[in-house]
Amino acid sequence: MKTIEIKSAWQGNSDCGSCSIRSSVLFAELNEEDFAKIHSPIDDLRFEAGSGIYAQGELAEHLYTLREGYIKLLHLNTDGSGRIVRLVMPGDLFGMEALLGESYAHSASAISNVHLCKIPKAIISTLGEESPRLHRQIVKKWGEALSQSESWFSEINTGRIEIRLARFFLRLAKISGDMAVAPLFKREDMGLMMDVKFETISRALASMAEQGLISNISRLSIQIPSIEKLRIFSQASI
Amino acid sequence: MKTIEIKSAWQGNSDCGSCSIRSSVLFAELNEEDFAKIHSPIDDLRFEAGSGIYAQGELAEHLYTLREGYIKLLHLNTDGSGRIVRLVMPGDLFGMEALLGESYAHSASAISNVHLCKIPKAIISTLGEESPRLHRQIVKKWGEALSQSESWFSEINTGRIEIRLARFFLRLAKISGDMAVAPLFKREDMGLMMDVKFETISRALASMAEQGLISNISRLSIQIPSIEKLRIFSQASI
DNA sequence: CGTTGGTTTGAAAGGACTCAAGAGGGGTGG
DNA sequence: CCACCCCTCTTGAGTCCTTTCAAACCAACG
Repeated sequence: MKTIEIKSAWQGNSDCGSCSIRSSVLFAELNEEDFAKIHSPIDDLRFEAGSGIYAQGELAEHLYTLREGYIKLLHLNTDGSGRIVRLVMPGDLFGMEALLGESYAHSASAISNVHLCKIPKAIISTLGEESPRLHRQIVKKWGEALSQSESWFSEINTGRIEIRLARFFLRLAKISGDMAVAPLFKREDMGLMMDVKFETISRALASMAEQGLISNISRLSIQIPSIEKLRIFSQASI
Repeated sequence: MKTIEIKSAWQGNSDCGSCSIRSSVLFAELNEEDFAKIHSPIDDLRFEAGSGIYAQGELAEHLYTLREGYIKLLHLNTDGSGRIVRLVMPGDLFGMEALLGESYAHSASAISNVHLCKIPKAIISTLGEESPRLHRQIVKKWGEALSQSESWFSEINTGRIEIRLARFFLRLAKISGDMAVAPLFKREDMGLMMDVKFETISRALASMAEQGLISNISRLSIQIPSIEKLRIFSQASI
């Protein structure tokens, strides 16, 4: 687990102010005056696939913005079973429990190489009360997290597994030229996202490939020959 | 659907200020000064079981605090399938999409007779930016909603249906004397909560009764002879 | 007393799980 | 650079759980 730290408060024109994805993240609406209020350092970190970012139950001292890669949020039940409750994508905020002074409700780990910003909770909780702009942004991000969680729940966890996989792909697909490509994760993780065993994921992928819905199954991605075809399949009510 | 409206801004000692469940809801930390800033009326409403409060896609103009009863939040997918993404319980806030100036992400309907407060979004969005106390409270409520949604997701939707039902009962049980009682809803609704068909719910209830885990199954509730026994059952990893 | 909406129960079919074996890929050490 | 190992993924066969389609049941209500 190698980490490259770049400590960075708002200084003239650097970091957050010039962040390439700032428009989509927490500080989108902040102006220079707001940045001036940030004193604690915001770390810019990289993690390798498989690394844990934080663990369920830990006191939440930081919240995070994901810049690149994917992160899974795994909620463990008392009986040892667990579910991946959210798949964090670039631009998303996670670990917001920090704002409530609570401990993390799930553990976060990288499922690809990731690049993220680690923000001390103090920055947000004080700044949030002084800056209406940040306040709005926090509430908005929180709302997005909830709505992502709910639609994830509803779409990725309803119906036959092939249908769920289809919806999953449509949601994550990136168009590149003529074909679309969707990422794949460890079958075990995908099983935890959709509440099936990993063998079932494997079989469903094979079956979907046979039907021509997806192609070029590899460890980390699939191709979608026809988005339209996959969409129709995902909506087949029977 | 009968509704009794009581318009009420903060006036001396009435309404919100003296609300019996205020400590657990949105205005918990507000003081008199904050209440003075509330001008739009907050309606106090009752709905019969089965009534719709708002529909998915509608522009969100109000948020709601539930005082009594249960409300289901149903998220519809494009293909017509749906899931109950959250079960709102007394003290919970719902319809917070209003704060984001968005439309509702799911529809809300009463699954028992309910008593709730309907709060115009303007109150919160303006007041929220002026009052750090309310800001904190909003963020907190939002966090609770997310965490409820996630643990719901993880606990009520993982494993065999009987296990899920057990966790569901443990979560909703109310101790009354020697026995605990847990509410039941329409089998159809319970199926939508747990992603099974209503017949499966019915069968699972019967089977759990045979095993002595629950008793006195009626349309609207069950009794739990031994919480401890049910807890052990719910954690049986095999 | 028949209708109606909701619930229970049955039997057969289908999907997912379990256990198990085999294949593929990447990394390590010789 | 190759052989080997380990981890992950795939595939198979039988079992178990859930669904489907039906029919019966029940309580509330007109």
